[in-house]
Amino acid sequence: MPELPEAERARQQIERALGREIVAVDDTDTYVSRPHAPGEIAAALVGRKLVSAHRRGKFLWVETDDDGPDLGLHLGMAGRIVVDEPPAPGNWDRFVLEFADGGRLALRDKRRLGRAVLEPDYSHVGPDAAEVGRDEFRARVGRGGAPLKARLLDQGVIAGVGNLLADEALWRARLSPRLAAGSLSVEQLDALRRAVRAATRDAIKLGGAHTGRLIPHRERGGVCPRCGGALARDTIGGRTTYWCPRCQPD
DNA sequence: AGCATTGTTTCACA
DNA sequence: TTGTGAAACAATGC
Repeated sequence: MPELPEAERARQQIERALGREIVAVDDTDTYVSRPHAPGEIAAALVGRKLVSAHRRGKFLWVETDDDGPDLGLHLGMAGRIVVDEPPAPGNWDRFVLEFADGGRLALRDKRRLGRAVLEPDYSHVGPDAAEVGRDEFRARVGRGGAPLKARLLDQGVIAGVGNLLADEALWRARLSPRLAAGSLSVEQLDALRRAVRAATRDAIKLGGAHTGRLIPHRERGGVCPRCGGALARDTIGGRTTYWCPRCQPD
């Protein structure tokens, strides 16, 4: 599920858990909590409270009281944050905080590509895709020989755009995912920035990256919801990509 | 059975 | 050294 809109929803869920005393931590999934040993995160957090929840792109972090460590969270490919819900079957709650009031916060993740880590290093993460300014977008996205789609997916360039949001934004901006990022005009880059921001805002409002206009048509045999032409499908930037060759010519 | 998956990191190679 | 692309990671669903 998770792209920027889902991560923002997760951040809002974390805010419901602020100010409560942590009485227990389940950090026994050594893959999700790598490189920490079991009990390490627990020892650092028990007795503390979460005080604020932050996000850049898909990367989340939570500040703790006094001089406590930050807790970094990432939803991976299939994770979400649930607060005050009973435990999921099948050990899908890969990382859990239990609070003094009986409530709990869990990283619920059918796969195990989510992440919980102390003092996360997000220094390599670019500016948030929903906040990035015009000049910064031009400078960061509009360079390099990689395909535009790959550039958008690079979280170090701008953060938060995933596979679905990238296809949606490129379709809205009428730009081919195959164009070399460095070959775009400033007008094209500005149009792309508007499309990224609008697609992101709409997705947050409507409930997720899967709510985009193009998304229901991202399947074999799908047609462009704008012109009705057959969509193209290929692997670009390592991900399956759908686009309209007529609306988004190379 | 085989393949794809809304993500990130690491590694090989130019 | 820098940039790019493929593979690995884990588990599930079609």
